This record gives sequence, C-alpha cells and structure tokens, in this order.
Amino acid sequence: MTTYARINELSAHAGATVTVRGWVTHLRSSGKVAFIVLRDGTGILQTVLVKNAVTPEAWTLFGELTQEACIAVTGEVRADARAPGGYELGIAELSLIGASPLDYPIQPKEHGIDFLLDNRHFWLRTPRQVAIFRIRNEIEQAIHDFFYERGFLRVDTPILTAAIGERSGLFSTEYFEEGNAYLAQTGQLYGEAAAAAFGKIYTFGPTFRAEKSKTRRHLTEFWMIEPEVAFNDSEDNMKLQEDLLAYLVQRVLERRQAELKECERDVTKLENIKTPFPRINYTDAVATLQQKGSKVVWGDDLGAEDEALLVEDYDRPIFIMNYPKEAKAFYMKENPDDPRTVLCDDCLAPEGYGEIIGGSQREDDLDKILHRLREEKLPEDAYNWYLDLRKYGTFPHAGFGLGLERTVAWICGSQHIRECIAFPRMMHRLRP
RNA sequence: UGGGGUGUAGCUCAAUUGGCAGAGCAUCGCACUGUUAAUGCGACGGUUGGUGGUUCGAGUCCACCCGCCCCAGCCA
Repeated sequence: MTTYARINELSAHAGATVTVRGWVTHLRSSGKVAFIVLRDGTGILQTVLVKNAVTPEAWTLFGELTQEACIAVTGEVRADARAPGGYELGIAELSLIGASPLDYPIQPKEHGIDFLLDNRHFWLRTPRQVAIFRIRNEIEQAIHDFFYERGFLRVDTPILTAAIGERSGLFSTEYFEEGNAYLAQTGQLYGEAAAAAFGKIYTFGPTFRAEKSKTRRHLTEFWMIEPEVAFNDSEDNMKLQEDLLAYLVQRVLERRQAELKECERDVTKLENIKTPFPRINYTDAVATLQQKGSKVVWGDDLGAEDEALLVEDYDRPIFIMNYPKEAKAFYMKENPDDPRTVLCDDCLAPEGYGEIIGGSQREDDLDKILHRLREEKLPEDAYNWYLDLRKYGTFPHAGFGLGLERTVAWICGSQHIRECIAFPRMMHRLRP
C-alpha cells in the first residue's frame, strides 16, 4: 500500500518508505549518482538516485527529466546532514506525472521585475514567493483572530456600488437599467451603517482605485481591512490600530521565522514594534519639518518626503493626527479643539514603508457633514442613506483602513508591493 | 500626468573615440558514485525595441514613436 507524504511531514516518516509528489527544481548528476531536488509547496526535498539501485527504466527517466516536471518518487526517508532540511529520500521508484518542456522561463537566478511579472504564474513557485504568501496568509488569519477575540463582527460589503467613496478614480461597468456601477474603493460607508447595527465590525475585501499611480506602493486592486466601532473616539481608534499592528507583527515573529529568514528580513527591526506608538499632531509635525528644512507650510498635505523625515527618528510606526480639513475627506469629524482640523490619523510604518493606515473619527453631526458634502460638491442624493445614519440615532464612531499588501511588504521587508499579492493589478498589467 | 533612467542571445549583462556582435547562466552533447545555483570539455543561440536621419561605416550620434524601471502627485 502506498503511503503518500508531504515534504514538511517527512521527519515523522524517518526510516519508512513513502511516496512524495512534486515538481523538479534542480537536477544534478555525477555519472552514476543523481540528485533530484523536489518542491511540493510544503518544502524542498533532496532525493537521491543511485544507478545500480533502480531499474534501467527509472535511470532512463531521470535522463529525460526537466525543470518543473511533475514527478512521484518512492523510497526510504533518512536523516542526512548533507541534505537541506536534514532529511533526504533514497529513490527506489520514479515516475512521471506531468512533463515540462525545455523552455521553462524561470531560472534559479536573478531576473528583472517585468520579466517576473510576465511570468507571475511561474514566479509564484519560487522559494521567496512561497515565503511571502505564507506570511501574508499568517497576517490574514491573525487579523481575523484579532477581531474575533475582541467580539467584532465581520461584514462583507458590496464590490459593485453606486458612485460613493473616495474622490480618486473609479472603475465603471454597465449595470442593467441603473446606468453605471462602480467597483468599490472602500467599504467604509457600509461599515458605518453596520456599526450602528452590530457595534463593532470590520470588513476584509478587495478595493479598486483607477489611479494612474506608478510607484512601488500602489496597486489598482488591493485588499483592505476596515474596522468601524460605535462609541470609539479618535484616541480609541489609534489604540485599536497600534494593538492590531503589534499583534500582527508578534504573530509573524512567533510562527513564521523560517519565512522571514527566506525573505532575508532583519527581524530585530520587527522586534521593536511595541505599543504605544508615538502620536504627533499635524501642527507639531509641520513645525518639526520646518526645523528640518522642509518647505511645507501649515495647510499643505504632507508629501512622501515629509513623511520620511518624520519617520526617520523612530523605530516603530507613528501616528500623524488631526490634519487640516481641506486635506482630508468630508466624513471626518471636526476637531473641537481646533476646528481648522479634523480628528484623523495616518499611521506611517518605519523603514520608509510609508502610510499603511488611514483612520478617523467620523462626523456624526448631520448639519456639519451636509456642509462638508456641499463644500466638496458631492452629489447629495447619492449619500441619502449615509446621511440617514446621522438622522436616525447618530452616534460617535471611528474606524480606519489598513492596506494589506503594504502591511505584508513592510513585515516581509519587500521592496515591491506587487510581489505581496498573487496576481497584481496595475495600470499596465492585467495579466496573467 | 511631470522629472530621471533604461532597452543588445531564452535570462542577467559587457562592447574604449563611431570601426569584425561578446561573456556568464539556461539549453543540447560527452565525462564523472555525494552533489548543494555541482564541476570539466564542446556545441547551439542575434532584425542590438521600432521608424527615419547623419556617416565610407551606427549597438554607439540625432529626431520621433513604443516598452519597462525609479521618483513625484493621488492614496492604503
């Protein structure tokens, strides 16, 4: 009877004969001894083929193998210090599941980013990418655990929407008799409605921005986590943000050391991530920046260069809070201590990763939010249901949006957000 | 959309002042009983992104176009 095993389970089969199925990553031969390195998604396994220990058919088949051929090998699992992972498999039987032609494009060498993205369906098979996606998965699971443990309800908000949300570019599509529908840029407004129903909620879903951004920090399709909490104020909101980020970093440090190593991440930088995170008022930030030689003046939004100047003094994420209202969205609550500003925060990751969270306490005063809506010249009737939330039992509440790929890039130490999502969507990239 | 850079073999890159189109890797062949991106020897591999121009001669200089990368803006 055949015993199938995954590579990461082999230590439990030491001394036993098992069958492992996977894809060939390296082939080496020294005449009468040959090595096939296999990958099965759970790990890497060196297998050893000795010419006079296998059938002539198996030896011939070895000669015909190519990179990424899918094969099954059967043999004894044995501990061996010379094998990566500590265990190797001595092949008794070898069979081909799926052949792979000679022109497989990805080599265990350096490649350019454009070539790799053209071959994303294959690039995913490489060790660094596998590590990044195990870390991404760990982060996603930790996000669900964090909110579940704290009594939050996950709400799935619509992806097809009428034109509401952020001001930046929208993707549109025909929608029956209703005219155009737009792909959601945020679930926040729906999240606010849900918060009035369920108290504490979060959304976890894809969002779409038709921005012509060509930077290593932007995608047209990305995943966002948006908590919304009834009766939280801006300070509660930042507390939730820092608790979440510290939880995510700690979780990856606890469970994904091997993957962090594969990514060559400097984990001492992650070990610094402890709450509380510094909170800097926008107004104080402007003064600091001016001291540092920036030309920013009060009222300007902070550019990437300014953000970098602020972050460089810290070893953990920081909050920049209470921006001028002109720089921010209409739904943010006016700051009672300085009505020129709103109760909001941007959370900037250290090491130059930039903004990973934008959050705010929401305006709960119907007259004030109507005023802001008109100032921004937004279509009032499209927001009728949203305004109803201020009309029928308005309540203080706050929330934020966490960019998943930016968070993954920061924790993995990746220079490219586009390797932090399986199939990235950008202005000039729709396939594979 | 603006600024900067870049485009040469399947991949990563060289090519001096404008003067014969090169290397490593991959692939193929041969050798090798413990390799770790094996090694050694040999072979195959090119419309130098495109169009036009200058020149005896253009990968190299000029104009336009195209692709890509980085930065900025927008944001997560």
